[in-house]
Amino acid sequence: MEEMVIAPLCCENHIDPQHEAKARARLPSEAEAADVAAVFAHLSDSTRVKLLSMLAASDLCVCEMADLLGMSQPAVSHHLRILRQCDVVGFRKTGQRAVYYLNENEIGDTIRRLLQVVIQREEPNHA
Amino acid sequence: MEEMVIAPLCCENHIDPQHEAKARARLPSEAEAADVAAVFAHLSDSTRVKLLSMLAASDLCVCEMADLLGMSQPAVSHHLRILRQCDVVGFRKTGQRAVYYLNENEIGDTIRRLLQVVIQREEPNHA
DNA sequence: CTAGTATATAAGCAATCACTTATATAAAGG
DNA sequence: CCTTTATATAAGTGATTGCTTATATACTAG
Repeated sequence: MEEMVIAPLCCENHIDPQHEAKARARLPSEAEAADVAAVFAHLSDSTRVKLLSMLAASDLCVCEMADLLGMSQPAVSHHLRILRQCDVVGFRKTGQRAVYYLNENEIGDTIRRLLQVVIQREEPNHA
Repeated sequence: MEEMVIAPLCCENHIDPQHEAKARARLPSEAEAADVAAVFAHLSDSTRVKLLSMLAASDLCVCEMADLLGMSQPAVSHHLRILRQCDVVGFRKTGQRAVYYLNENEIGDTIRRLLQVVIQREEPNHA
């Protein structure tokens, strides 16, 4: 008897059509939003924030990172594998070691810029 | 009994002590890293990227967002509650509606800057 | 009042995640 | 060869997450 109305009724009478037009113009597609979200996801974990902050300053081998973070080696390798698969970091083998670095590509540069936005500069009064 | 040695041996003979010093200087504390990670977590989901991108352009009521995103109202409310609890967004009641906005505070400004970084990096690929 | 609309909350579920322990691979040295 | 070291991978686990359906609350109109 009654028909199913999908569209919410409130949107038939907008508060301000101009506002909705502006919002729609800024609405990313699912693919674009997913790409953006993936970049932020790399920095959405405190361990990866530490890893990428350090790698932004210097290349490091796995055991150095595990030592500096006080974490197990497999845990660090776990995160590095994720970042490797997304082309955020790369590594070179020197002897038994794997020296990781933040890639010099678009996503690496984006990570650097994002960290600059949120990382607070530390005061120089620390000796 | 022999004692357990936690520190990896490889770190007793660093590749380059200067590199490790630079990395240690950039290593955030757990609290700092967790705070930074929390900010990025807000943008680590495609739905929230869309929501915050639109809210950065215009205030919107819940049903407008649900309509523009093609999502259920509870799903949108779910994300808005998370963002509200972290002081990223706020809302005002006008009649039956709840009009949400991106807060004019430090975290809101940070979100705006972060979105600018990734939006301008996304453009050239889809030319 | 009652009915309808807009939003919030609750409970539950499937998927993902970060980390663990255990093991595998690979390089270097005896 | 065998052992040690550095790293990678596998399997399992507890916690979290994004969304669903169902329900509760609050406002408005008649």
